[in-house]
Amino acid sequence: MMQQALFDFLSKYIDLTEEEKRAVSEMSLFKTYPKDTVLVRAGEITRTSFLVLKGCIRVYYLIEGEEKTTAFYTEGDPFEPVSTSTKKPSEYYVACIEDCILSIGTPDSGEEVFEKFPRFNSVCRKLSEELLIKNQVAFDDFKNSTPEQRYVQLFESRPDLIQRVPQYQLASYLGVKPESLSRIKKRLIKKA
Amino acid sequence: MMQQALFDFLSKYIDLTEEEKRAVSEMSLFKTYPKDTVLVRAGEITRTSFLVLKGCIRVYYLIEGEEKTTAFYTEGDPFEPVSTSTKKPSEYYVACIEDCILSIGTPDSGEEVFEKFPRFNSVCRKLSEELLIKNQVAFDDFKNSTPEQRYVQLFESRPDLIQRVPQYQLASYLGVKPESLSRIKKRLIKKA
DNA sequence: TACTTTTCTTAACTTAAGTCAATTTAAACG
DNA sequence: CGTTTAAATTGACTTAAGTTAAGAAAAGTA
Repeated sequence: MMQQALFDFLSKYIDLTEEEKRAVSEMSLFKTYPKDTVLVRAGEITRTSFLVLKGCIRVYYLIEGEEKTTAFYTEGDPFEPVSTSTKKPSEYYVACIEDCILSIGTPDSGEEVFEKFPRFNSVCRKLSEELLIKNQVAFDDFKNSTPEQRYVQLFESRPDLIQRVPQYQLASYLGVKPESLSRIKKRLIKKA
Repeated sequence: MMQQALFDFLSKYIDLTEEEKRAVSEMSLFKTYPKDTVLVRAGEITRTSFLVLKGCIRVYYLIEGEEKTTAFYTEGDPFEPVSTSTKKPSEYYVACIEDCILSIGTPDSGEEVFEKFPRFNSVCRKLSEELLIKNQVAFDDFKNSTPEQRYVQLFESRPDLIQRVPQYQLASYLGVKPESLSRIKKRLIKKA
């Protein structure tokens, strides 16, 4: 069933032949991690990419002793750490904030597939383009709105996150301190 | 010489054969635009991508009568409006803030190239991946810093922008109002 | 050059976020 | 189930950004 989740993901970008499915199956690797597992440490060079099948992972920086969370990835989200692409030490940490099931990819297995199945180049091209657009739009939205607006938008677009993520992590994700997020929530309750 | 600039750009991702160069030459299109030309209007569906050879273009939203600038592209920067990818009406405007020379691409010419030269798939894959990483890092940096820090960082990383871009456009790019940017500059001068 | 328009700066005031510290609430664990 | 630890809230105060309006500086134009 984990295989199926991986195929479902890929089917958004390509219709796999049976042969291709077999190849993907052979080299696909699934792992489960308990909550609070650190997948990537700052300073390390990573060689893996992730597809979240179950659970939630987050990206955070450690700046002057403070955690600054910048991203969350949940079911269906692919995530390649910057370090995996650049082959340079990671600037950030990546950790499971819940028990997770992840599909793991390595650059090696990637190259292998590209050679055997050149079609996969266009899959990754489309995927990258799509992720780039999402990120650009998210960045623009962030700049164009206040912390309060960001919270409301998050509430509308990813309500699950607000439930499953500790607020002090949400706070930096929204660009404020935990105390401020607390006040923002209070303000909103009073308005409603 | 504009051809050369385009080849220089492509050479970062692939070594072109003579045949490929000829094909690129044939379908490449260069245009010059005077300052203040609006390239994309909100609401329009775009069918073009740009490579800035000379000048500077900016992306801005019109929100409650106010311009919110979110991006600048200068010499050597490729830029594909979200609308060109999604085929949906653009949320933002794109305009030349200086006289510009641009290399113009259309999705049609893109598809054509991909068919004739499948190698170009991997070029675009690498390009998208690189742009995605840049954007992610920029977004993270933005969240992790104050407006003042952002200004200092911009001063260090793209000092030309501060010269060539009107400050009221820089302000929203940095996530503040023009008056605040003015104060930030004054604070920094006093510190130094 | 003189005039117009746009951009930038300054000031006074308001609002909201940052900071520090204390307290309450909730979660984790033996 | 009580105890310990972590997370969230609240209050008092500081700092910086938003707002509004006026004036100075710069850029563009006749």
